[in-house]
Order: sequence, then C-alpha cells, then structure tokens
Amino acid sequence: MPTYGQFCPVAKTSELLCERWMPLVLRELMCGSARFGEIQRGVPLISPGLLTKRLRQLVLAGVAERTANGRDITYALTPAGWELYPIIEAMGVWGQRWARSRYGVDELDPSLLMWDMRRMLVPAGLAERPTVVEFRIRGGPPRKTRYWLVVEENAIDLCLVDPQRDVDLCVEAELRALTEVWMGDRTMAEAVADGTISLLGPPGLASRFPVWLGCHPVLGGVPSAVPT
Amino acid sequence: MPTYGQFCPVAKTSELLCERWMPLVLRELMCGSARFGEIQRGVPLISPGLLTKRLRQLVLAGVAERTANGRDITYALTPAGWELYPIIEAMGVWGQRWARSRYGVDELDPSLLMWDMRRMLVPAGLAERPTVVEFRIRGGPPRKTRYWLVVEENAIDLCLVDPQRDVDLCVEAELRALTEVWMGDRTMAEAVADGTISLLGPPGLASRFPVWLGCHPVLGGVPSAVPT
DNA sequence: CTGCATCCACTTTGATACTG
DNA sequence: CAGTATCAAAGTGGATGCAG
Repeated sequence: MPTYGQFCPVAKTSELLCERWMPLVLRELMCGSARFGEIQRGVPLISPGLLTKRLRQLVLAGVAERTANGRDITYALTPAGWELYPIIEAMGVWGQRWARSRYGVDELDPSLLMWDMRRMLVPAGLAERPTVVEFRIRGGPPRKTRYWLVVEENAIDLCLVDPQRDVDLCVEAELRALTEVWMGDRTMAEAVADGTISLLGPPGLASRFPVWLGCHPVLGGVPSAVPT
Repeated sequence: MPTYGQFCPVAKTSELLCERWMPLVLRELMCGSARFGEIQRGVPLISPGLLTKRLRQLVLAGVAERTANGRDITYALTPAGWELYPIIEAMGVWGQRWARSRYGVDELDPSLLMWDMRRMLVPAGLAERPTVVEFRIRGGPPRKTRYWLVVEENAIDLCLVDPQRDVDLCVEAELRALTEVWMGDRTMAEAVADGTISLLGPPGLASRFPVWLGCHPVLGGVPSAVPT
C-alpha cells in the first residue's frame, strides 16, 4: 500500500480511503452487508482478489473486524469504521448534486438496482403478511428483465427466477425510470404519470409501494445542483 | 481515468476524488494555493506530470478553473469544487481522530510544516508592523534547520536563507514537538514547559505567538480518539 | 524559474480460472 | 461460499527535456 509521506490527517485518511473500490466496499458495509458475497453483489465489478485485499486492509487499519464462526465468515465495522460514515455520506451528497448528469447506459444495471432496493426494504419493515412483488424491466439487458422480491415477516429475498408464488404487485418499469426514481431524481408519481413505470395490483398495495421503496440510503433526498 | 460503472453517487464521487493525490491537491486549493508551484509545495512528493494530470482532471470535472493571464496561470475552485470541502474536512477529522498514532520519521518534514504554517498566518493577519520570526528546528534533516517568516503588512514570506533582518522572535523547537503542536496533538504551553520548544524574544511577542500560529486549517481542534 | 510533455521501470488492477 | 492463483493491461513514479 502506497503512502503519501505527509503528517497531514487528510493524507492519512486518503491512504486508507482513496484506493480503488474502497469507498464502495465501505458503503456496502455501512448499508448492512456483512458477508464477502453480499459485498460483492453490491460492488459486482470488483475482482474477488481485490476485494479480499481491501477487506484485509480495512481490518488492518482497525476499521473493520473479521469474525469466523466455523465456515461462516462475516465482516463488521468497528467504531473507527462507523466514523467514516460522514465521509461516505458527504461523497454521496456531492455525487447526487454534481455528478448525476445522465447515467450512462453501461451504468444502468438492473441487478445492482434490485439488490440496492432489496437492501433498503429490510429496514423499512415492509409487510405484515408475505408479499410478492414482481418486477418487469424494459430497456435493459435481455437477460435481466424479471425479478421477484419475496417479502416475509423476517426475511426478504430477491429472486432471479420465478418463485412460483402468487404475485401481489407487478411493477413494469423502464430501467432508466426506475433507476431515476430510486436515486431521487424523479418521483414515482411522475414516472407513473408518463407511463415509464406502471404499478399493477390492488390500489392499496400500489399506493404504498413508493413508500416502501423509499430511496437510496445515503441520500436523504438531496437535490441536484445541475439543471436536468 | 477508470470508472466504477455504477450509478451510485458515491461511485461517481469516488471516480474523481479517490485517485492518488487528489484529496491533497484539493486540500491545497481549499487552503488558498492557486499556482502550480504553490500546490506542489504543499504536496511535494507528487511528480509534476501527475500534478498536471490531476489539475486537468479537476478542470474537466468542473471542479476547478484554470485562468491564464499572460504567463500567469492560476487555478481556483468552482462552486462544485467548494462543495467538496465537507468531504475533505471529514477526512481531516477522521485522520486526526484515528490515524495520528505517531507520525513516522519520514513524514516529519520541516519544509512542509513551515509552508503549512505560513499559509495559516495569512488569514490570521499577524502584525501591524514588520516582524521577523526565526525558526531553528532540531531533530530533522540537517539541511532543513533554519527558516524565517517575514511578516509585513500585506505579505508574508517564508525564507530558506537568512533575510539579513533583525529577528524579533526566535522559535527553537524539536521538529516532532512543533509538528504535534501544529497538528493540535499538544499545546504550545506543554511543549514550552518540557523544553522541546523555546520562544526567545520579547514576552509580549512570545505570548502572542501561539495565537498567531493557530493550528491546522481543516482541523478545528479535533480531539484524538486513540490514547496517546 | 514555472508549467508542462515524454519516456521507461515499476506497481496495481482486471479478468478468469481454480480450490477447500 | 470465500476466497487463491495467474497473467495481461493499465496506472504511477521519477527522470529528463523544453519553451516562455
């Protein structure tokens, strides 16, 4: 690991934080991922070897802890790690205000989006009774058009294949529109109004859906500073 | 420049901010450096070519502006650039709390320290009449033992050679002690008490000196979280 | 001296395949 | 699932050169 050779605390923090992928790995840990595979799902383009290395660096820096229960290995932030939250949050805010000028086509990824949304639904405590929400996504890769969120009392699952259960609500959406709603760039109502998203199901469920969905965890509805 | 291929704003900000040296270049711009050479003095280990590249990236990202008046080229942050301040500040705070466990010998650099302090004295509006403060630094590299701050009404100069003027105050200090006081790890009074720093000059001037000196700009006296 | 551009050795990263 | 191994590609550091 390279250093900056300066006593400045900004340099010290940079040595840890400003290596490639590091903020995204931390974002995953802060958003509740604990396992290697969970982190990898949130940062799909990182190579396994590099993720291993980054996690080791975090442990070495006293920012994360690795716990092995048999073959069940989990990672968790230490207090020092949680104090990095303001930095990651500030990075999210800045990106939201200044860098969201049209997501490139390559960056619109249905799997990542669904995994992101699944994560947010957990704290939201979605349903009293089991609920199945189907997503049909247009305008994305042909292999990634259908997802199911199966919400039960204590668990929530993202399925990539039909779980063969009754669907309570079906969300038909353009990938771009769903991403923009998730990122807080547009409201669900706008997207429904112009037809880029449709909510098919009982009116009660459909109207509560946007509330469930919430939006991206580290962004508290941060407004954009650039005209859209 | 590599990207992360994610629509997450944290990823977007990382693409800009989490390249090597970038936070330090931004720190320099935020602390008032405007010229290539000034930035380089604050980040002495970056190579000129890489600094050029980083500055171009900042301009391209709309975070800095390059202004050429004849051969006088200056850089300044745009509004988008200034909004990165909370991130850099939070990085400084975290480093101050968690990463200052003993500066390595290699990181104690008298020139960098003096350049840092000179920068801080400008906003402090040091003196009514011209004042010369001499620094004699022990425990550092043999070539970097003497510095002079020449403070005049509108200008403040850091001299590496004797300016041949009457010295109003002489600061004799261990490099480590002066660095620690500057970083807010210790108070000047403590260092004076244990003899690692001596202030030689008229009592009035000597007593006002710690106030002039202030401490590191992005650190508002942030306390350490690790026992020293 | 400032503000770069270029070249080359070295390190880090990416992509893929493989293991307990 | 949680990594390890491998090798090509890309990024970085450092020296040098050069024009104004």
